[in-house]
Amino acid sequence: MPELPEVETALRGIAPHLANRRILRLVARERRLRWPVPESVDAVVAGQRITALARRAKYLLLELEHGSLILHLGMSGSLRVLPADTPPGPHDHIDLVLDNGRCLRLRDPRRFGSLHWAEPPVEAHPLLASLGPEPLSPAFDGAYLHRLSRGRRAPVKTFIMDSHVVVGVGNIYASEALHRAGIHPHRPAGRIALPRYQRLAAAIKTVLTAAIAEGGTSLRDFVQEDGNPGYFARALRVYGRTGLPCPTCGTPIRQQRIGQRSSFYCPRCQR
DNA sequence: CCGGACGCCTGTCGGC
DNA sequence: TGCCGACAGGCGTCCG
Repeated sequence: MPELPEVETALRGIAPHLANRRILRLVARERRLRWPVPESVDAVVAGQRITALARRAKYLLLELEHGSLILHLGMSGSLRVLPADTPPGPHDHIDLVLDNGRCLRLRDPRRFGSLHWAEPPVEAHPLLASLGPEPLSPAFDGAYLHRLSRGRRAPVKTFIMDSHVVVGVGNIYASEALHRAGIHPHRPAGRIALPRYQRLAAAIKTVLTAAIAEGGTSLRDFVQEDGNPGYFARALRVYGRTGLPCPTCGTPIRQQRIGQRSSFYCPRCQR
């Protein structure tokens, strides 16, 4: 489900409710997520105050007085802040019960999400240690993509979805950014020149920023912390629009599988 | 090192 | 109407 804009939306939604709150206890109704949630986490977080919330890639970081919780929403995860006595639904796996009568509740039907405990420094955690730059940071630009892609034969779409290259660009926004940059998703990454990478880096920043401003993209189960959907779906130009006219030139959008993921592009605008 | 395939899960949808 | 396969926003791991 969530790519960077959806995780950022979740962060902004929950942060005001969680900052400086104390965690009374962790309630795990289902520990078998992408990785099992160790029972030892319960005692470590109980009683700790949440000092800050942050995002790294598609991971949410809950920084506690000592150590951090790392939360990933996988394909179908979503977060709500609710009265702690709200009856849980069938896929409401984890609650963090707060000291104000509310809880942070993780719902994740497919259980591809995960929850980890990390001793400080959190950035040294194995899941975070080898990640590429944030796409909205100055370190990420066309020159960086151009330099890193030399000699790479993988399709450019696969390349920009590789979290070692740049984080947070998932299947929706990869297709959208490549359309805006006029680059065919199947083109080998190493055979794209610098000016086109400058366009691509700019397009990635633009589309992610716009999606964050709209509260993310709701296709199926993604909802914001308050239960409302994100509204970027109506701004999508190619994703999920097979056969519909390209908004730029009217040519029917094509769909093709690249790296086991559905990819959408305009055969006329994208070369 | 690189690139491609696979698996982890449940829900939904389209075709027959 | 019902069944069945394909597919869905991610990503670590394995294999060649």
